[in-house]
Amino acid sequence: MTQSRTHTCNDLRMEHVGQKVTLVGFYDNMRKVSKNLGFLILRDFYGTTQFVIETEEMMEKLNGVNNESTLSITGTVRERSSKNANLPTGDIEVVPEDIVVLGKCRYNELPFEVNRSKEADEATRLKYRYLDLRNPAVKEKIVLRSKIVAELRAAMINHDFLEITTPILTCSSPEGARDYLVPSRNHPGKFYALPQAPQQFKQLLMTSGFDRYFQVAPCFRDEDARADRSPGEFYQLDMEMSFATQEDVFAVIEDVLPPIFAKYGTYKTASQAPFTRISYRDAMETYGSDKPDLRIDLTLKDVTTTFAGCGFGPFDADGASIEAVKVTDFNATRKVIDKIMADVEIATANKACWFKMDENGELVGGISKFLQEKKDAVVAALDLKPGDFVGMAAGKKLDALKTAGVLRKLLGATAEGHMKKECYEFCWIVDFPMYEIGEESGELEFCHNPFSMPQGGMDALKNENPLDILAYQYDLVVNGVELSSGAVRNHDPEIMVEAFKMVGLGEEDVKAKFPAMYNAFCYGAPPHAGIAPGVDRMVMLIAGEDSIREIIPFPMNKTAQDVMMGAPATVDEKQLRDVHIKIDLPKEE
RNA sequence: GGCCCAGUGGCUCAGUUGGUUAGAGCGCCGCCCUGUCACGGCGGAGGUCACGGGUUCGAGUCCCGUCUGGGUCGCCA
Repeated sequence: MTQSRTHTCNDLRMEHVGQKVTLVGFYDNMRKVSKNLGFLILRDFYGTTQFVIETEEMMEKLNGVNNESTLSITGTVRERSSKNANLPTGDIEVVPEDIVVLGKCRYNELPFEVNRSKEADEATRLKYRYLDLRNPAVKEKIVLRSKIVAELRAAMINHDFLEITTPILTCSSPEGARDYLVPSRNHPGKFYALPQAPQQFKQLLMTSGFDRYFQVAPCFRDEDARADRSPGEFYQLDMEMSFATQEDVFAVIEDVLPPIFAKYGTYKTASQAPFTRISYRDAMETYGSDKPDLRIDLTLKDVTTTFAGCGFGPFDADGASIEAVKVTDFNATRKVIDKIMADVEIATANKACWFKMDENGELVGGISKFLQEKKDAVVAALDLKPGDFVGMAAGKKLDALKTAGVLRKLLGATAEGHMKKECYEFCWIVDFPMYEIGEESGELEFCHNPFSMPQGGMDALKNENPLDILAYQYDLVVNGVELSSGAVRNHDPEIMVEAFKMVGLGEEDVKAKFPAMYNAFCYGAPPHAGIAPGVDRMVMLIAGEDSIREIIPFPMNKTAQDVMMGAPATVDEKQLRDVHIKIDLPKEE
């Protein structure tokens, strides 16, 4: 570079008029008005600045220079004769005296137009992510992510949490996802695993006496992607507190998250402390979901006793529960209603149905013909008024609840006036069951994390029906999205062994699965609790993006490939020998 | 692994009931244009209609299969 820059492309204003400046950046665009008049736009990280090319000599220097090349331009700042009020630098322009090409863009045709890259095919964007990121609208989200992470760090440190890094090469942790494995060179046949979460390490830190730990922790899970779930790797704001209760954890999160959501979010308001607390059971009964969207004011009602025996097949099935969602003043067209019912069926593999009360007080539409005989009971049970719409689902209790839960969300999003917009509604789902009957095994299994402390401790484990035992296990939910699970951990080896006995495992299993943690707890562990909100999810919600890839600097595609770098890739034979690996693939036909 | 959607110049898309030479906008190239800012005007280049098979006189269009990408269920405690 002949001359280092004196200003960025977002710096120059009227006060700089007359100054000689040097700017560097990317050749964004040139509007060429004649042989010796053109307006060149230079773009850097900070903004854009217009240069006016008004001599053939300067025009000559740009001959054959493609867009997106990097340039250094020295010239004099001048007031524009026609200003652009939409641009921060729109009052001025720079008259160049020298133009130096710093990095030539060899292609005059790019895989996509940088300033419109968001419209391009996603595979292409990912392959040329470095070009995609030149687009200010794309880059912006990465900048936002950085700011959010910085604020999260600052807030945690402000709450006396210490950021401590934990190993990336470790053992498989006992979460349920598939591990990424790393073969060991020094220990033939053995493998490291990348951590699914720093779960055990943070609990060991508590046992080591660190009072409050946090980390913006990379987590690795070999599971399939979703629009809101990155495959392979993601980040959590992982935290743990010693001598802490569930409420202590809640207090920290309620203090740390809402201001950041409100400050940077597309919505400018967020729940204040304390967040609504809803038991798992109530959440299912009331909202048909363990991650209810509280922006929607609709609730479920069990109307089994009223509607059973009305002659509508699904309602009369043996052991069927019937759930209803009433929507007041709902006047969607038949087409919209049908679409909602179809969407519910796609999402839940269970049919939903409906009826409404017309302005004359008659039950009409959908399944109304089955209800005429019971009309009075139906109207009373749901307190129906003219204009009310009722969406319904039936089936086994849990199926009916889940189906009605999806119905609730869709109706809330469609109906006028039943969903608060422009806000982040947080809530805690608490009192998850400790155990459940596994769907496949038919046996008692841990419902969530085996490390969670059962409510009532040893006494509950010994004396209560296992299915009635609740855990100090909680989820953080915002706008219907699960941000995190957390728990008060089971720090007592005796209670831990007892908890495992319930699912047919013994002390030896506990020792075998979590040797370090079990042993550590035997030396006197502090009660501790924690949580780990997903950073990517939070940034996505705050940024208002529907795809998690928009807020990850270098995302992988759906099948966990980095199409830019070409990962995963084959490696040299020698590398394989070093780590004692033989490839054994099925022969291709 | 199941299901759904998509694949047509560099990018975004249109393409009728199966019918002549596959179109448009943006981008690119050339010429013109002295105040543009999504500059404008004129002209031009650029296509294995994802791939393979089938039906048909004739397939971008219909059928079957494959591949690729996305969404979703499973999975992710």
